[in-house]
Amino acid sequence: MTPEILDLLFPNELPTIKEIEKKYPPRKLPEGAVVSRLAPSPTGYLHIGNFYQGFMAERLAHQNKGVFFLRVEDTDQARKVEGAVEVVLRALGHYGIMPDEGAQIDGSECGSYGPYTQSLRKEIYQAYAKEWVKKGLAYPCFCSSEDIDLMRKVQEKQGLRPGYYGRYAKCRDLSDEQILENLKAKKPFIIRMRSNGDYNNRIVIEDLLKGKLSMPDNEMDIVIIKKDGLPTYHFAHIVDDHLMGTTNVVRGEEWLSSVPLHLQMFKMMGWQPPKYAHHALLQKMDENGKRRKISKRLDPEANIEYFAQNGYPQDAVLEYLLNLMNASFEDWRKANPTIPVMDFPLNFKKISNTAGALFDFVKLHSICRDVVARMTADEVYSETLNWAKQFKPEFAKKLESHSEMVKAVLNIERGIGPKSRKDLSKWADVENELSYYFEAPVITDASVWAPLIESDVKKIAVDYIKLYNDDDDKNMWFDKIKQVASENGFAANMKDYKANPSDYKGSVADVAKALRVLITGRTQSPDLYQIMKILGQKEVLKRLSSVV
RNA sequence: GACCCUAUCAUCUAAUGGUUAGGAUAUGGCCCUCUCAAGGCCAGUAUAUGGGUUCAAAUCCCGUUAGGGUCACCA
Repeated sequence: MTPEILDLLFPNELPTIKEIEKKYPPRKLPEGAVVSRLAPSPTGYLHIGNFYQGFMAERLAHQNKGVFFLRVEDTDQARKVEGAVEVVLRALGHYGIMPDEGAQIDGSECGSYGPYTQSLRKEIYQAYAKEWVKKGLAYPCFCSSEDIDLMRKVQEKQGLRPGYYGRYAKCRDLSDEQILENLKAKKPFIIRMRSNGDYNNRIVIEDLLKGKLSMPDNEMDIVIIKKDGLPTYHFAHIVDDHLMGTTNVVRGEEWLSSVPLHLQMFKMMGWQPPKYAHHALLQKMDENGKRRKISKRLDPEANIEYFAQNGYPQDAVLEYLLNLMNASFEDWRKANPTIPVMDFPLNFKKISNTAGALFDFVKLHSICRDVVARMTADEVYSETLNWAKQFKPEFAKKLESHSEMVKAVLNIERGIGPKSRKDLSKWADVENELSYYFEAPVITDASVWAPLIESDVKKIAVDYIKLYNDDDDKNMWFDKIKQVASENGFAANMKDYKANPSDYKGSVADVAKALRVLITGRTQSPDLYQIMKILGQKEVLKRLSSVV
């Protein structure tokens, strides 16, 4: 390749390889330290699968004295969205996942292996690409996409592997004269790697999660530099992860079949490849009972923001994902109910290597309830307020103006240990839970107190109003309900009622139900005694009188 | 079509050649002197399929089937 061609291919001033390598010295980290990363495309959206992957990578790095960094893979200019980096960082920050290096919310960067945004590294990729062209490891390709489509069709018709390789790589062996001619004619070009792989050779891969695999070697002359001068994922991956000192690449299984290509490229560069860990993809059951990838278009929960918007406790989301990574998480949590979730020692040797878990809201909600049950009323209050301020401002105002009452409500049957109430999964549930405290219920359907009839309810209310006293303790409170029950022909005792149901109109449970409906508008509620205490004598009597 | 990954209760999974195949979620039942939630107790439900190897297979090997992934100037 003549210098003239190289200059036409890469007209811009580029740093030398030596200069570049000098700027990226090997990291000084303790023995065994892991450097890993999250490398999202800035599309304005963080997919839950990406988040899952990033979380796994972060755990791997931070549990191994290492570094976790964020790299913005914005080489697809068409998909790039303004403000997308902030979206990613906020999503991570919401869960306390903090990259040690990389782009920051304010647009700056931290870390000394940057820039961490690929579009700002154009010269670096080009310098390496130029070096490859110089050495004959890459070449310019002038084929149009139409040429390539046509070629693929021909290949498919003949039952051949489609792709740009071997004798189908038309531009692979252009002479210098032909290249020069094309360049002088201003024909658009891209740079392709000259693969030295043979499809008939098997190469063995040692994946951290999948174990030992064997695949055919890569023979495709894949594109390394696109028409716009930016690199493709593959090329950027090897250049960046080499320079940035990545020791472990954690990524989804969809990359598994590119590993032979990546290893080949590392070899052509003369670089040590990182260790790879390919995890199974999160899946979802569709309407037809079939598994599929969680889809951005079809599933709102594909966006990690969904969980913040809907008020899922951060820890619950993390716990759910950790549970998918290590099934032993549940045992650990059981044994350590009060330890922060980030203290869970994720075991990489035990990361489940299955077909890919179905994202299960039922299970997530169960974890949510446990997480919320472990919190104090104050914590639930402030988390709920926090959420409401962002997503339900009206509700937030109510929470603030009734903070003492709300905390008291949240404290009903909340205790340390496993006996805590578990009816809240997420902050969004709190509003419904609190509804009857803010306003007296309006009972429109008299059938709610069946088997009682309205006259019974009136009588019960009248009798009970005479007895109710805010200062009663719980036993006294219940004794009074029993008293009203007896006086009105209801069994004061469940056992009596069960023994001779025909002797009574009903039981003390029915009496309590009448009171419960009058006070809360519902047939089910937390401990009625505590609810009445919180509402206070005046409000209780007012609500009871509404039926009289 | 080629290549690759995966296959245990409904779901997430444990059991790395010897277990009555374990747990969690979900479901059903019972108990808990007011409902619900929680909790306790109990129950049912699984090694895709066909061949091997072995004294012994969920586990190792091969085939079949099924699901997933990849085969872009997207990542």
